[in-house]
Amino acid sequence: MADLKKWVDCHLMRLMGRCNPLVSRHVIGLAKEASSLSDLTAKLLNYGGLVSSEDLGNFSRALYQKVPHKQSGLSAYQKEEREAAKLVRKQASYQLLEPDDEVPIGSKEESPDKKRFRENDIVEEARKRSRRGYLGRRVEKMLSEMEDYIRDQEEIFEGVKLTQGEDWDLWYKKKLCKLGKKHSERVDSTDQYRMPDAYDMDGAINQERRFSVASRHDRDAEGLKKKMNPFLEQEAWEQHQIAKATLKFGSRDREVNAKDYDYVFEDQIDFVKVSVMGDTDERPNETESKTCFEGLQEDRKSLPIYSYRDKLLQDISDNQVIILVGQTGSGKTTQLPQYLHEAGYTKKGMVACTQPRRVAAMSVAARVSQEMGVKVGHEVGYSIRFEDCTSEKTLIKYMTDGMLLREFLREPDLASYSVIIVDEAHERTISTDVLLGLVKDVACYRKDLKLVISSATLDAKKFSNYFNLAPIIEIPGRAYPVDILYTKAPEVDYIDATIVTVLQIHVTEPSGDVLVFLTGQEEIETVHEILKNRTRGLGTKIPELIICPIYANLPTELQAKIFEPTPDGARKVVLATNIAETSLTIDGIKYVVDPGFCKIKSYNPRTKMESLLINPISKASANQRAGRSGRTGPGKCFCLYTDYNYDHDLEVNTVPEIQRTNLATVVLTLKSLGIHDLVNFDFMDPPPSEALLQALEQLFALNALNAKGELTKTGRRMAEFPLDPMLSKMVVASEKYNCSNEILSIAAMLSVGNSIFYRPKEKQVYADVARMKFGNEGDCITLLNVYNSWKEMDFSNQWCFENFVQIRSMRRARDVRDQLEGLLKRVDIEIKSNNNLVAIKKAIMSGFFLHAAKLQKDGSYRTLKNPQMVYIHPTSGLVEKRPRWVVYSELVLTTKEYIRQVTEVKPEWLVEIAPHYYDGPATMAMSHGQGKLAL
DNA sequence: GAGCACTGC
Repeated sequence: MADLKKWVDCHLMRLMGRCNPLVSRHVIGLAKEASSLSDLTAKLLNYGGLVSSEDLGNFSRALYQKVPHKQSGLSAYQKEEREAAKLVRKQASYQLLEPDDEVPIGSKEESPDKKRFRENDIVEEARKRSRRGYLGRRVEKMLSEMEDYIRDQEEIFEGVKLTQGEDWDLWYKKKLCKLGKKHSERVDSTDQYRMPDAYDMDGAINQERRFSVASRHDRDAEGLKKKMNPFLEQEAWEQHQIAKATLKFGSRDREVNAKDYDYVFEDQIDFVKVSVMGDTDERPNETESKTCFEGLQEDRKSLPIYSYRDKLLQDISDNQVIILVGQTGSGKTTQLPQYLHEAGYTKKGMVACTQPRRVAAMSVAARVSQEMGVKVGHEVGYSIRFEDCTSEKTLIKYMTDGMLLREFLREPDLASYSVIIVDEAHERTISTDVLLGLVKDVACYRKDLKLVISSATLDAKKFSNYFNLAPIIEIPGRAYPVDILYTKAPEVDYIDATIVTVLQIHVTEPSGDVLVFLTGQEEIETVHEILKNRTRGLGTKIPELIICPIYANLPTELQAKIFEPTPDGARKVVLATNIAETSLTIDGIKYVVDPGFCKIKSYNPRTKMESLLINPISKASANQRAGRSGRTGPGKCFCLYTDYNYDHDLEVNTVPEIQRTNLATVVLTLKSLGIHDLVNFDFMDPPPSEALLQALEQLFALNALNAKGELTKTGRRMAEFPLDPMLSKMVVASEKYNCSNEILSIAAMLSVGNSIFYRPKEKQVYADVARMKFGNEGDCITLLNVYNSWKEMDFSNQWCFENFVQIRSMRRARDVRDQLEGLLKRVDIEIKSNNNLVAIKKAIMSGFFLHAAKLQKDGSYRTLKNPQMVYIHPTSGLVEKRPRWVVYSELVLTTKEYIRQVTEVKPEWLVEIAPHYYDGPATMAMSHGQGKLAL
């Protein structure tokens, strides 16, 4: 089956250009259901409709041969469908024979083509009618149901005080009922009098309106006669489009329409509502602010967690570890530390609460200090990289999980803490995972240390098992219900489906902003462009659609746009990457469109290659995304995959990061904490042993570990730096070449990533010219030149702007550099400056000698260790120069195997710097397996 | 001549 799926994937990909992997499963399903080859071809044609029928025919023939078939013919469903079609056809044939038809159906003058065309028309019309009838009956049914409900509610809860939410719900249903009845009455009664447009509700004549209506009619008639008024033509077209949009049902019509027009509304996607998520009775109620402090105290009491206060404190005092499942809005992050403080835990040590993100740590600390009426940094503080906002007075400390990990290095028993709260543990970042292993270990011999692990519902059990069956406490949240809608069939092209869905929501759903999850910048730009084009010129008939992109690399000024309130009558569409899944919350989102994909980084320890690929999301992610629509009111989530996909194809959780990254940093940290037995370290999800082994090998080659696997002096120094081991090795080695000043800048620039240069589409040439100014001695040297020039210009913003350099990345690099400079003193390395390029390159190579590559005859490169073909990345300054020998900082798999941040080197240096790794003529790369490694 | 999801120390 897996082979078949791959085969289908491959062929579909070729046929359709871009293909959603979920589609192949559906296609196989179609093939299995098909009763004959022609049936299969028809099915595929109906489903895909995007490629030439000849290609599709060949494909279906091949597929038909591959798939084992039931010979029994039609499935029950198919039979049913066929019967239904027959019935419709029969009805249509006599219902639609209007007396004034010019040519009766089947008359001799009609050509067969025309006849088929008319028949299709009739079926179409019949469908419309039957649908109308169905809708009418459904309205009646729903109205009577709702009336029953209201009557029940009123009888049962007579005299009982309802919550605000229930009250609102009842009021809403009543209103709906009233409107619905009024509407159906109006439709039913034929003798009802409709007030002409020119009259106001009270019967008075409104001259202005009367005039405008009259003049418009006049103008219309004239315009249509002469066919020369472009405005009217447009209006007519719009009306036509809107009429089409409201009368089409199902993606079955897609093919037919796509041929006629390539405009908005050419097709619609069918969604089925399968579940409602997170309906709880409690709704946030806005408290009138009295004095600020009193108001805050009242707010605290209104949080769902408040009623669990005593139980929580009791459980924590009875158990060393508890697992806390707090839904969004339960108040766990802000309240629990305060409860613990009130219960006296802070007398024995601080209460630490870790967060995966800096902003969260900062903002929560600010909120809690406000609630406690103290200044941030006094009793309540936070500690994040580059910013330690704590003092001796601090009792409650919010911090990033990475920061607590760093503190472990200084204080392995966490003596200054009495409680550790690991918040958002379900996100499973590397830091969280390592931290969990460490605190579990510490808790064994520090019986007075309390642990609270906060997780999501889905994996609470797993956390509980990991912590020796710790009790799970669940606290309800305050989320609004979210309707989850799935498509009936997987979409071939999710980009296209996304656009159609957004427009569908815009036209048919009540007001409320839309959040769309896409995988990356490129996709966001594409969708933005298409949406813009499709809504242009629809001005008068459709409310304005404000499109806001958001992704991490977007300049901050443009990011701010998504937080601006939406003007009345308009609708905002936020096109976001994963950033909107956890990192930021946007108010007013009522609809979420979830194509079900995201980019995930993975690492192959064997090839040492990183790749960033588009993968289906996990169930946990899907729920998280859906939940984003229920923050300020009931929401809807449109999933562009089927409920079958959700149940069967999505993993429960995303593979934890620790199982898909280079572990060198983790291993170095653990080693420096004195943990030698890494294979038996109690990871919640142990990383693959191959990756562990490769990390050990790398550290050994860098001389951070000796042959017994113990930390060397170099290794201990390296562990001080919050950098990748190769970079920290480079920094430590700079001492030998007297160029620590330059190497620090390079390390800082490399560690901020590839977002230094800004290259907008329309000014690419300028950006490239600006970049050439920084030399082509190698990318590391270029980065050094950029940093130094910026520094010479007094860290000027204007300079960055003129040189197409991203100010945000530069500031970050400066912060990193400052921090590294401070750490350099700790390991007794002096800051020395040396402009000699050879010395700098040798220092660079001391870190990156593992990443050496040699030019081949065909222009590609071959890595020295586990040889493989690689190519210099086109954005590198050395891509045309093609030096014979290079070292690189990154190896990534995108469209090709690319090496990035390349530096030219001399082969003799390899032997000089890493004699244990390369011996004799450097062309001879030694095979791996240096000595014996103790694990 | 390609293309960088998101964090964190």
